Amino acid sequence: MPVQLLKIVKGQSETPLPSHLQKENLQQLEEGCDYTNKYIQGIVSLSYPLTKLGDGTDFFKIVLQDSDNLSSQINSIHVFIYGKMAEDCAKMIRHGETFIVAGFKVVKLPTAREDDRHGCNLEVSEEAGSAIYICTKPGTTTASETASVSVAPKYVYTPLNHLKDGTIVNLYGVVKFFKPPYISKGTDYCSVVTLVDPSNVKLTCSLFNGNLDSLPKIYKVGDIVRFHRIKIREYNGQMQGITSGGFASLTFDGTVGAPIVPRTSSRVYTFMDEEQKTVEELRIWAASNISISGPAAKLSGVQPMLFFDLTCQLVGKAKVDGSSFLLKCLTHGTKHLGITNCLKIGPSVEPMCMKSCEKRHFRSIVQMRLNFCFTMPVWDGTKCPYPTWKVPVEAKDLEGDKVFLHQLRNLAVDILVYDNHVQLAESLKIGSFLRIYSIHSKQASADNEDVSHIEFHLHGGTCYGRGIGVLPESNPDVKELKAFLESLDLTVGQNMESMCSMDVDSTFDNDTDLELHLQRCQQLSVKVLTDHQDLSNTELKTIKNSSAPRQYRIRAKLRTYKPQKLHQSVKLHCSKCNSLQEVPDRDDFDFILRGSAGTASNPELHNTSWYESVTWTTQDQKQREITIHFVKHDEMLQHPEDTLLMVEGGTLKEIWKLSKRFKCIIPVRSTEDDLKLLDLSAPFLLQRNVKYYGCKQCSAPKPVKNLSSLAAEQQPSWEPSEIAQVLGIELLQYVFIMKFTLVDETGALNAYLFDYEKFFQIPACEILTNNFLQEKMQMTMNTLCPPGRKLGDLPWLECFIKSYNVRDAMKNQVYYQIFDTTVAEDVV
DNA sequence: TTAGGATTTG
Repeated sequence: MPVQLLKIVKGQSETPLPSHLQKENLQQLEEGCDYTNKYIQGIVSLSYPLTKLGDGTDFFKIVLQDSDNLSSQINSIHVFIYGKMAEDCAKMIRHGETFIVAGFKVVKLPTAREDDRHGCNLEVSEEAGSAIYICTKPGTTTASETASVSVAPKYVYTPLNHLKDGTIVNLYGVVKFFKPPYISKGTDYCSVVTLVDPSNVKLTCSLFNGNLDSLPKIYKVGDIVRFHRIKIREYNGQMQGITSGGFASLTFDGTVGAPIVPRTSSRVYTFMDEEQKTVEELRIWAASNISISGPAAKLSGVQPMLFFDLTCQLVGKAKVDGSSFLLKCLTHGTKHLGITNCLKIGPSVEPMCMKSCEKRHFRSIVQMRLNFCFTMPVWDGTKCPYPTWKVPVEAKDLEGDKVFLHQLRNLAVDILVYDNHVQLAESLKIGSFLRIYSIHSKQASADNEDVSHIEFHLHGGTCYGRGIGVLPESNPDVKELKAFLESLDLTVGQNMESMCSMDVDSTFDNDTDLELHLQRCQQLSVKVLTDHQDLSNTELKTIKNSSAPRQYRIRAKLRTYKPQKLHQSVKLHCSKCNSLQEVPDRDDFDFILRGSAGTASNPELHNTSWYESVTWTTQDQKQREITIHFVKHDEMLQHPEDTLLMVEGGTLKEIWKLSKRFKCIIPVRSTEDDLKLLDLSAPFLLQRNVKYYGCKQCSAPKPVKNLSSLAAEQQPSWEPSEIAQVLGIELLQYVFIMKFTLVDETGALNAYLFDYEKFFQIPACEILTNNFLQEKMQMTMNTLCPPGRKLGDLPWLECFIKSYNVRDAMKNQVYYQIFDTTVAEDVV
C-alpha cells in the first residue's frame, strides 16, 4: 500500500520501515539523483486542501519540516503529492505528525528562494513508485477527522488601495492596460500590466521573466489576473508592482458568464471555490467600471489613420531589406540626393549638400539598411475595403505556402514590423494565430498611383501596448476565427472577378501589352509549325479548284464544327485496317465481366513460375470468387505501382479499384490449359485511367503465358503496345475525329481533324476520364470558335490542310484534313 | 538588469 499508517508505541513504530530504505538528509537533496531507496522524514507543518490539476489529477501539497535540523537555515520542503496518493494522504494526514516519504523525485525550483524554504520540491506519486508512511500517535484524532484539521493556504489578497512599499503581496485585479510580452533590453521578456480593482486604485506592474510562458497570458483589456508574490515598490510617488522570486500568475477571461478556466504555465496551482467567487465578482464589477471595448477590428472594418488590434492568422513572413525596400518606396528621388551611391560607400558618408529633412531621411535609410525589418502577410477572412499596400519582397525571401499565399492574395494584408518587434516576428510559426496590438493603418499614395492605398505598420517601441501576442488554439476568439476561415471556399469564394483581373494584371505589365495579347488571340489563335514556314497562305477558293493531293497553309475562320458534344469526337482507330469504331461504354464491359464470372477459376493454373495467385470469396450473399494473379519479376512480387495483375471474376467496380492501385490490370478467364483474354469488346488492358481495346478484325489472340517474356525483362515497362503485341492484339488507338467548317473571303470548305494528341495537346485516350482535360478542350474550342459571335467577329486561324482523294466505284471525291497543326498554348 | 503605459514619422 503506497500510503501506510505506522502506529507509534513508546516512541517507536510498531512496524519497522522496509530495510532497504535509507534515510536522506534534507540538506543534501539534489535534482536528478535517484531516490528510489531513500526516504525523507519530517513533521507536517502545513497542508493545503486537496485540489485537482487542470488535467483532473488529484493534487495535495504539504510542507514538511526537518525535525532533526530545526536550527538550520533551510529546514522545510514542499511535498507535491499526485493522484490516488494525494487523495489518501489528504484523508489521513494531520498537522504535527511525522511523515516519511520514499521513492520521491527532487525538482529544483525555477527561482532562488528568499525565505527558508528549500530550493527543491519533492514530487510523489504512485506511478513514480513512491511510498508514504504516516506515523500516528495512539489516542489522537482519527483519520476521518483529519480533513478538518488541514490548514487552509495562507493566501491573503491585498486590495490595491492597501499596498505598502517594500512588501510582497498576493492580489487580484482587472487588466486596464497591458503590453504583451516583448524582449526587453535586458535578459528577459517583459510585460507591463496595469490593474484596477473595486477600490478604484491603479497599479502598474513590470513583470520580467526569461521564460515567455511564465508571464501572465493576458489577451485583452478586461482580463482578470491573480498575482502571487508580487513585490510592491514606490516609484515616482506611486505604488508599482514588480516580479519577485516565486511570482506566479493566473489569468481569466473577464467576460461575465464565460467559463472560469485559469490560464497559467505552472503545472501546480491552487484554485478554490472561494477564488472562483472572487473572479466572478471582479467580472461583474469590471463590466460596469472598465471600458473593455478595445480597438479590435476586422480587416473589413479598418479605416485609414487609426490604431487597432487585429486577431488574425499568420500566413507568411519575410525579411525586408531595409535599403532596397526604402529605395523602392521613397517618393523622394533618391538619385538626386545621391543616396544610392552613399549607401554603397557606407553609412558614415552623409552628403554635405543635404537639407536637414533630407539628412533625417538619409539616416533612416541607413538605419533601415542596417536593421532589416520584417513583413508578415496575415488574414482574418475578411476583405479590406481599401487597396492595401503589398510590401515589395523577393519571392525567395518570402516564407509560407506559395499556393496558399496566392489564393489569399486579395484577402491577406502585409503588416510591416519594425525594430524591437522584428525579433519576435521572426520567431513566429506560420499558421499561428496572432493578436497584433496597435497596428497603424496609414493612408499613403505613391507618385505613380492615382488612388491612395492603406499601409499597415507595427511601429517600433511598445507605447500603447503595441506588440504581437500568440493566441492558443483554445482561445475562444481563435476558435471562432478558425471556424470562419475554414468555412471560406477560397477556390470559388475569393471573387472570381478580382482573381481574373489579378491574373491579367500580373501577367501583363501594362494595358498596351494586354491589348496586344487580346488582338493576338483574336487574330492568330492557331500557330503553325516551323517546318512548313515556307508555305504561303492559300485562299480556300483556290484550294477547292485544285486537284488533290496537295498541302496548303490557310488563314480562315472556324464557322462551326462537329460534334458539338466534344466527347463524341473520341473514336477508336485501327491503323492496320484503318477502321474507326465507337468507344464501347461501361455497360458493354460490365456485361462481359458478368458473363465471364460464371467461369470458375482453374486451380491448376494458379501459382506458376511467373505469377502468384490469390483467391478471395466475397462477403456478400453471392459469395463470388475473385482470383488475382500477381505477375512476378525475377521470382519476386513488385511494388503495386509496378505490378501487372490478371484478374478473374471481378466486377467493373472491383477492377476499377484495382486499377487505381496497380500498374496494369488484364481481365482474364480460365480455360482447361491456359488463362484467356475476355471478348475483345471488353478492354484487354487497363492502365491508369485508360482502357485499351484490341481490333476484333485484326487481332489473333495468343496465349496469356506469352506475357512471361515481358515479365522476365530487366525492367518491365508494361507498355500497352508491347503487351498488345505479345498477346497478339492489334491495339486500337484513341483519336479525335472532328469536322471543321472553315471560311475565308473566298469561300468555305470542310476539313477533318484526325488527331491523336498533337492538335489539342491532349492525349485522346485520356479525355474520357479526365474532367480537367475535357474543360481544357472545351476552352480551346471556345477560343477558336467563340459561341454566339457573328462571322465577322470570329478570330482568324492559321493551319495546314491537305487534300486527298477518296475513290469508290461510282466517283472520286476530294477530302481535306487538318495536319501538322498545334493550338498554341497561350490560346487557352 | 530589463521598465517605469501614454502611438511612427519608416
